[in-house]
Amino acid sequence: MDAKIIDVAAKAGVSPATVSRVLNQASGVRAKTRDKVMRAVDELNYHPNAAAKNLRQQKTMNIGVIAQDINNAYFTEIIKGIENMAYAQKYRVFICDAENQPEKEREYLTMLMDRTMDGVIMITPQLPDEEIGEMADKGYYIAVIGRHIEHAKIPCIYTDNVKFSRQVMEHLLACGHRDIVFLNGYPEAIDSYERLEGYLKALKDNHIPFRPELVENGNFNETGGFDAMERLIQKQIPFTAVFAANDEMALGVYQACAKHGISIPDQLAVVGVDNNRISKYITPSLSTVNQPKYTMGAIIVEKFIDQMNDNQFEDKRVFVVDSELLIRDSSNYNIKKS
Amino acid sequence: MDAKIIDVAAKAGVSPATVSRVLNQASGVRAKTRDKVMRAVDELNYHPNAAAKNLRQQKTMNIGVIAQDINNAYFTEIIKGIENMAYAQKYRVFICDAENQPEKEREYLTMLMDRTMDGVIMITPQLPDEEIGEMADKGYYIAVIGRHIEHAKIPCIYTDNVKFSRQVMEHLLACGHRDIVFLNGYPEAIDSYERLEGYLKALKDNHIPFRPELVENGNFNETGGFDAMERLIQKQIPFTAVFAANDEMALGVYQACAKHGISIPDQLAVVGVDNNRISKYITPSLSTVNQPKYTMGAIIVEKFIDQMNDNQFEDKRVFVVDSELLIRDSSNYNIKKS
DNA sequence: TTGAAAGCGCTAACAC
DNA sequence: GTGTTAGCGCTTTCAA
Repeated sequence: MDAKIIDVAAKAGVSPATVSRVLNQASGVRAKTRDKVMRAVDELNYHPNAAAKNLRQQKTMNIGVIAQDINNAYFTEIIKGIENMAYAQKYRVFICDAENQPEKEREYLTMLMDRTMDGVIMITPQLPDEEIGEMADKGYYIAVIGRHIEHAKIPCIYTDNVKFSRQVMEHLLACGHRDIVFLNGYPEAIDSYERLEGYLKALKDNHIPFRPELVENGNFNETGGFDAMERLIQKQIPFTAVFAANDEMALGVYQACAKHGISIPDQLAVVGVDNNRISKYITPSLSTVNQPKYTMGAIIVEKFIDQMNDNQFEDKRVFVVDSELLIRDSSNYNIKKS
Repeated sequence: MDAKIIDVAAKAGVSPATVSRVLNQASGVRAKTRDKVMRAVDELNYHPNAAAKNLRQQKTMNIGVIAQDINNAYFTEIIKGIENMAYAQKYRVFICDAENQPEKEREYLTMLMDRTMDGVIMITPQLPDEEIGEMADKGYYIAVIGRHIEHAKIPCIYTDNVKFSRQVMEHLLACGHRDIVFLNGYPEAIDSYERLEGYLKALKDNHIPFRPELVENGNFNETGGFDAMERLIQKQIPFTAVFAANDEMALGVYQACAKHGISIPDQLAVVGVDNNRISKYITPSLSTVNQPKYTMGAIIVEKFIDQMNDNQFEDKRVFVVDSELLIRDSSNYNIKKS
């Protein structure tokens, strides 16, 4: 149905090899020949068959991005950074939505085994380090965003969870809070672990005893945050602030507060993480931690493409970027010390 | 590096053809042979090379989705419907972000010409009907969501823009509004055109003269909505309600109102379209039109896959689904009639 | 039920 | 500067 290279060659009166040269290298061909070929290409509306090309060259110029959940703007913002940088380097980016399911991540990773993609960037905190490391051991190109993996072949970019977690805590402590809840994501996620670590360190630094009953899991989504908040209220332990490991869960906290008539920020301070778009619009506006998402995507894909080709920057594998605490209305309130 | 079919064949003591049979048809092979082959496949961790397979079979089992902007949950919600339905039918879905740029849509459409994808679903209102129709004429599989194209080969699913637009207007009129602004998207988009049509028809039905100065373009995004609202305020024409062609622009209206001290809904009623997640959380909550996004994605991909295979449902090409007006705080207020 | 072999459309090594 | 040709890894006739 479609024109093939041999048709173009016939029409231009040259060999297939010459057509290929014109289309790919552009050098080593006489200008006149080039023109003939290009004219034939246009007339036949020729597009090289990707499968044949990929098979022959053993590469695809495709990069896959496996995102934990494309409904969450945290991921889509990063993806835009990836997409634009990759595009400039002639790579195509294909986005895959894992919908929070590790099995789907694994399913999409088969794109590497069957060579549909030259490499895959994972923005997902669920699959264990070892599993990803094994893939890299087998020679597949993998990069990760938002986590750190100890493996010489895996580029990583992330913000220092422990660091910003402590910042959040210092802010809440400065407002006079002492009974601070930590609302965790699902415990398997590295983000959860590290943010909890920051929470604990901040308590320790300030000589405040850790009380395990102030920590709840909320699975990184809104209903999880709501349910966790309900459980906390049930427990009847007093607390004056909630540090949620992401904004989604903080939204759940807002819902629970609305239900129980708890007023934010004067009865309860709330801080989230991610700077979701909603966090700015909701009332009261939600204090949160902002990460340079677009930039993170752009940096890692640049490194990744380099690795898949010249590998000039072999020595630079791990990128830590700064985040920023945005203090908004949900926590901007000094309580009286007890 | 990776094992190929010939390696598996050698290890199992059979021919490549037999390995292929086992992996693909599963019938016409003796159980014992099957087992031998499967064992070899596992031991070698064999994954068929997609490029070779695609080249030979002249198909990829890949479906591309070109979304106008993946930062907008309207699109990602639809995509989830597509993804899950396609996955159940052994198709892989790859998402492409056009970032509101028609050139990018065209760029991604080359996935069809080079046979990277068996078909492409477009969720984008920008590219003209004719352009998409021409592709279909050439034999490429294309489906569209959120618009209607008069072409026998292009499956469409959409909600009736004119209809819900009139509903919105009837609601505003019932609240006593007479000077109602219509905030349009970019004029090229079909959605813009049809929603405007609904606005006009509602005016006519109610014998209210159309005043062109009450219509502004906002390009479907927040800043566009903000700027349009600024222009309207500059004009010093009185109006008591804004019907924005989507929620993003309505958010821009909120920003402009905040800046100018205009209170919603008592000084100005606002209604959007899309039921963006933010619309529920913002204060006052935004009245809007909800579409069954997930279902729309699922329905169209099911039809699309059928079309690419048996084409059993050839006669059923156009799907119109119902939308729902959600009246929330931003417009739930009766003004005194003047 | 299984194997041999052609060929999908392209690129790259080699020859001229 | 250009042409010839082998071969990328797979599936699918056709023959046995």
